Amino acid sequence: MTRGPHRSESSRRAILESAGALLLQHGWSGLTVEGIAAHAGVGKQAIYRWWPVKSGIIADALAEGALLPSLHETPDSGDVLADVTAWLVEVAQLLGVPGRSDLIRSLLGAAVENEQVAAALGERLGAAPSAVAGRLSRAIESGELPPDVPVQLMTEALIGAVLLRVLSREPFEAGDARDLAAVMLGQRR
Amino acid sequence: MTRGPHRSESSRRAILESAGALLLQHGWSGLTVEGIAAHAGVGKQAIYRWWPVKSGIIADALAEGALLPSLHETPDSGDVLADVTAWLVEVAQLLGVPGRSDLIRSLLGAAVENEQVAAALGERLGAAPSAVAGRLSRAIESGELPPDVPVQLMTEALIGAVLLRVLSREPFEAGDARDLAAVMLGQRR
DNA sequence: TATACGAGACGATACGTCTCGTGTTACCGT
DNA sequence: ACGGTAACACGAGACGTATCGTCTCGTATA
Repeated sequence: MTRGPHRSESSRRAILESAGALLLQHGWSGLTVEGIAAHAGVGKQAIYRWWPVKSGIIADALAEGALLPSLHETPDSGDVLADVTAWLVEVAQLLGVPGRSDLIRSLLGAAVENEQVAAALGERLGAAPSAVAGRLSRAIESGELPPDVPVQLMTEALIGAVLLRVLSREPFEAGDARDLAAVMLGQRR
Repeated sequence: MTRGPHRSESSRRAILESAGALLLQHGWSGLTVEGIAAHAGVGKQAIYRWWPVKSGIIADALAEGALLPSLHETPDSGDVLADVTAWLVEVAQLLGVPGRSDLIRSLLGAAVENEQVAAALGERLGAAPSAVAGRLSRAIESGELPPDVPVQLMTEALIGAVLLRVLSREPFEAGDARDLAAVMLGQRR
């Protein structure tokens, strides 16, 4: 162990939370290190010491759940179509909250610059084993889906469709969720 | 018409082309108005006069085809699966060119800030009537696909899957193209 | 004569590095 | 066991650089 004081946990949390709040307020292009430092009551060096790249702050905040609420576990009722539909409807509700769409768009901006943000965002939106990706894998194991269904591509298509809506500033509603699930899985039961 | 000189077409083109070259070189976050002006041999005011927002330059460059080559018209062989597969394979080849992936990622960064960039990007990648979206519509008209297939969502899922790969810095190969087309249309003929 | 042009000066803002003085904490000698 | 001390993170902010967006020139063109 090295001598001297160690990383301050309270500063770390204040930085992550301030970054989240300011990202929501000003968007990715309006997010400044000086702004985060001031809002968190922290010296700039305390940020640059631990995050050489600004987008790394967002990656950490995202990974710790300080930006987006967790989706529920994707249910496993034995009916993939119903389960994926339920999951997509929950995503649609998530996007229905005012400002959420803008936040996710800002996260996309950060993801463009930082691969880890992209990974954390994908994880949180559906690539996690507890989300769609996992549900689809289980459907193959149980024989509900044929084994040659490319789970990763299917997951990417689902999340990608949603993100494209976010990017184009059009709503993604519950009806879209049902249509999308049906078109991806409907003929396959 | 007002008196005096009018907008210089040569400056306009030099600005759009410089913006494209510098976007490719330095990415969206590294693109500066001063850099564009210097590269184009143009005063800054000539840029700010016509593009109050930087991302607007990218939107125009994209719409004029100065950034991405046009895809071929999606063929209409009477076999939707084959045609969509061919189109996706061409997209995969487009992404195979070195630096193309980075360019598209930069465009995504601009799209986050500017709705018109998002629209132009979607248009150029598949939402145009001459691309997949159009081919799917025609498949419904000809009875090749049932009329309740949501063309827009399907197009978004296809493009979205590709863009998610770009975002996560993973390759999108011809094999993925075939799998994706099959999973979206395979059981539906 | 009205207006766009290239050039660049200007103050403002954010960058990333650095240097303070202060406080905290593991280690080491007694 | 315990106190000293050396190493290091902390908040604050000064610093030079880069880019922003506005503005003001003098020139050129319709």
